[in-house]
Amino acid sequence: MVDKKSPLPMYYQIEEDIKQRIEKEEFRPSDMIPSERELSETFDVSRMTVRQALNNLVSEGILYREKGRGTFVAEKKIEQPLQGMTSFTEDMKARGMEASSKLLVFEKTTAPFDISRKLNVKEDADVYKIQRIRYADQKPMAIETNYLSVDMFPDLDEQTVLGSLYSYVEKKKKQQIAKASQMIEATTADENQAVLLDIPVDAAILYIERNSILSDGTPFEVVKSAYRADRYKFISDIYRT
Amino acid sequence: MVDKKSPLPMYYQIEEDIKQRIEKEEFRPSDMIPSERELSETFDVSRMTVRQALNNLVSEGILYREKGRGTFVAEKKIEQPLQGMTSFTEDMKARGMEASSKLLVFEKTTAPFDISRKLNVKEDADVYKIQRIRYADQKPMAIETNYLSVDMFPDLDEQTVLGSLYSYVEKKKKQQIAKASQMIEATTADENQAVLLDIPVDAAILYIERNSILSDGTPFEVVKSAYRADRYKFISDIYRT
DNA sequence: CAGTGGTCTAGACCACTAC
DNA sequence: TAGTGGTCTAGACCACTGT
Repeated sequence: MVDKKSPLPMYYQIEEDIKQRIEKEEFRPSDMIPSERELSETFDVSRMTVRQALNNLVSEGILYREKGRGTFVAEKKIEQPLQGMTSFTEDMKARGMEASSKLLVFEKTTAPFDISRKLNVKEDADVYKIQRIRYADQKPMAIETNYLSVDMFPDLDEQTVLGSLYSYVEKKKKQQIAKASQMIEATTADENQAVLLDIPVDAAILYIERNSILSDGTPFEVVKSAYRADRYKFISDIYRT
Repeated sequence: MVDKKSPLPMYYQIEEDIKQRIEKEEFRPSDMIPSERELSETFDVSRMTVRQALNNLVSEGILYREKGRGTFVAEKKIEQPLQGMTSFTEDMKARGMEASSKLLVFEKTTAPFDISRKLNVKEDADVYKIQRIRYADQKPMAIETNYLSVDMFPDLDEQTVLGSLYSYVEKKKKQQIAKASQMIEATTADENQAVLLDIPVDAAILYIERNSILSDGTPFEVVKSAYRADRYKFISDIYRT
């Protein structure tokens, strides 16, 4: 049941309970789960608390509601895509590979026009330019170039870049990283990319440009990545409105 | 203020009111908006109703909360990406281009293995295979191949395909289309694709495979699209958990 | 008709932040 | 300490679905 003295909120405990019952196949896909009033009695909580739990599960795509009918268990996800925004290291780990990298460039430089616009800084402002080769299982996977505002992170150094850049950012700005806007395109390798990625000139490249944003809406980073198309596919979920 | 007799829910009216006040710059980015208790007084509704409105705006990325401090206006989005899952026609319209298409193939056939798995049907089940060239402003943009289960849509015909496939699906299954799992890769054009898309052999192609899913979690469609990389970039937002 | 989810109220106590 | 958002209660009325 639920523990009213637990530090965990009751709606969270109810979420976990229902998820487990789906896992154990006590509730199966397209089954109706007990009504909100019934759940509020069995858990001995108010109906609003049950609704908060169910709303979260609906937004996770685990349940769905039908007006006047009930709340139902959604079909199992056939292939679990990489959910959410991840670092290269997390991404490779989820794909069962080991990530490593080699730093090519770490410098302060004047922001190129497109970068200054996307970082929301002045046109001649200084930015860090960080370029790395990213390896998966010791083989080249991508060339990644990051740009961050010097103004926003005055004390950023090479040591920090070798660790987790994202946890540094979240600690520094005392804010969560909320989301990123992405642009994905296909290109072919130029000579420089071909050498660095160990592929033929004109081989297919998956090119991703990402603009990362804090929870207050401030952009803090632009990342340009050129992935070997033979080794990397981008997987995501998109939602209809 | 809010109209208590309106058929629109009060939380929705409050959402719209706050969005307008941000639009009019009455509330500016990083401003604290009035507290929940204050808003509940001025709108003359309960605090829970205000919270429902604010929660929706937070999940849209328009506001953000800080525990013990208040609720704040997020920075303006610099570039508005195409939000959510769209049809080719909607996508082109948002990019300021006119969509058209030519039907190449409409047939019933036995499902290829990968398709049957993704549509969650038996291995030898019948599926529709629909292949079209998609044009933007009269120039070839993509080759799109759709697969749908014959069992799920027994009466699908060429006429329906020429209209809006998604509204047909939503009407037929009495359910909303909820989301899609996507895989994006880069390839180079083979001879057939080069001819159909009017590009050189080995030119870059952005290849997107999409598995579309109803709100009860049932997959109903697999789409494979080969886009001309010189004309098409894929834009999206991703969220950190 | 009885049952369901959708909306809403008028309170309450808590943990956290800032002064 | 005063104010904030986070959680929770015990009710209520509504529109909608299925029988």
